[in-house]
Amino acid sequence: MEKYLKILKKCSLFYGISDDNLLKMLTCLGARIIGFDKKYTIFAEGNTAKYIGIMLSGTAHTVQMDYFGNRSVLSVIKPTHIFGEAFACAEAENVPVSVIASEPCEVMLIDCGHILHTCSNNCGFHQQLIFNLMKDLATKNIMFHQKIEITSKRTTREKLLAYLLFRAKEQGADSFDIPFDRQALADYLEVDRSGLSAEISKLCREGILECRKNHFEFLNKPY
Amino acid sequence: MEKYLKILKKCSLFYGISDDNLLKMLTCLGARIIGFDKKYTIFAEGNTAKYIGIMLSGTAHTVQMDYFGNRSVLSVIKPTHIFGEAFACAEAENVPVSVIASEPCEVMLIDCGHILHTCSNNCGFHQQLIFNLMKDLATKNIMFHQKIEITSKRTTREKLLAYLLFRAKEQGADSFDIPFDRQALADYLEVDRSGLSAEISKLCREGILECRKNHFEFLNKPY
DNA sequence: ATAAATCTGTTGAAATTTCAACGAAATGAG
DNA sequence: CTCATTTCGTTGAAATTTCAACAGATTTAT
Repeated sequence: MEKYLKILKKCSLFYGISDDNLLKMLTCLGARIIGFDKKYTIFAEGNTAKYIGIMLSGTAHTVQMDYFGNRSVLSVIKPTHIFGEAFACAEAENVPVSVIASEPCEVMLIDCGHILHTCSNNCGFHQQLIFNLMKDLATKNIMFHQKIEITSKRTTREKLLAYLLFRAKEQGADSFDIPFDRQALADYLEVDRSGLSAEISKLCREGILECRKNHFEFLNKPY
Repeated sequence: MEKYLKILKKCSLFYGISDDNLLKMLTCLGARIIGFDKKYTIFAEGNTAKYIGIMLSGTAHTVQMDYFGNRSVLSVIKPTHIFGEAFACAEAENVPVSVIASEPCEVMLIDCGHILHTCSNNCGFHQQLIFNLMKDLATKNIMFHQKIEITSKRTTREKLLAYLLFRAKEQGADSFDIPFDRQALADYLEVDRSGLSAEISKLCREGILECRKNHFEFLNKPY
């Protein structure tokens, strides 16, 4: 566990908790660590929500599939991020999304029941954990507002620009990377991949953007 | 305040709190009640998040506007519902949405700081309130998943059917009402209003649906 | 290093959405 | 009750997206 202390300390779930208390608490919470290869399913749609995941290394995506196999990407999960907490906290019967490793991952799993309900040792940090969970859920809520702001645009071009402008702002630079390949970006923006590729080329030809794989640069920011 | 006790007791924020404690707590939290006429703005986009709202009577919509005035409806707020809590809990500087009364409303406002930080009277219910807020935020998160599941469909017809099927399931009947007029439904589904009207007519002609204003009935459920 | 598999950009045709405009119906105000 | 306003359904044309197919590039596995 010590190996991951640095990552765990940055995890919002453990805000306000000292190092040695953190380690004790992890034992008390029955935390486990599991590794996943690329493309493996970390949480599967349809299961009961029980565990909160903490990403220790690697990246994963939250995805939703409909009847016809259309894929929608909801969010990106990077080291220090929590996932599955909304379903676990709401004690949902049926999780409507899957979490899929987009690179090899190491994940810490914690049974959410141990966080929400007092543990036998009464280790006294539940209140802080619950407060931290509340903050995290509020932040996730705002993230969804952002995603909806992006995908509510009506054209591929507008969605793409809205997305890229958010990422540029987030990274504080006109030159930045995105955590998606083309298909995943299309699934996040909820548009057709080939149409998305065409739009990227067009923006490059117009001198607004420069793009090499997952790296983008604004030459002329619109708006 | 007593007048609203019946509604407040059903509000998830006050779960697990007895009637007389509830009334005392409202005083301690500095709760205020304000009325709004139809179309009035309850919370305005761009302001700092400070208050949690509780709807006491009437209905409101959460809406987002982009540069060009395109409107997107995020959610419906009915009596007993909480709103604004995500921004207040995350202590957001700039709320990206407005809350607009879609009928005359009465709203209770509570300064969120009084919930998150211990009050001078130390009235001892903060832990319960924070737990309740966490549950509420987890539920809202799931609501957004649902909205995204609906709006990620690529055609007006699929979005409309997905939405109506959710509402039918929610109300446990093939005959049900929706809380939107045509324009608001279009803004929720993120489609063109006239195209939506056309699609509704088509579904009716095909014998799948029956519709009178905001009332819908499935005659033949697809899928 | 080589072969296989995956990812990406292009294309053109078909399907769908958006947009603007209009009249009819419903609602609200005085 | 009447007039003004808003909502709603319809239309046709223009713009955009989706779909399918393909070849070149890149990545992965052996």
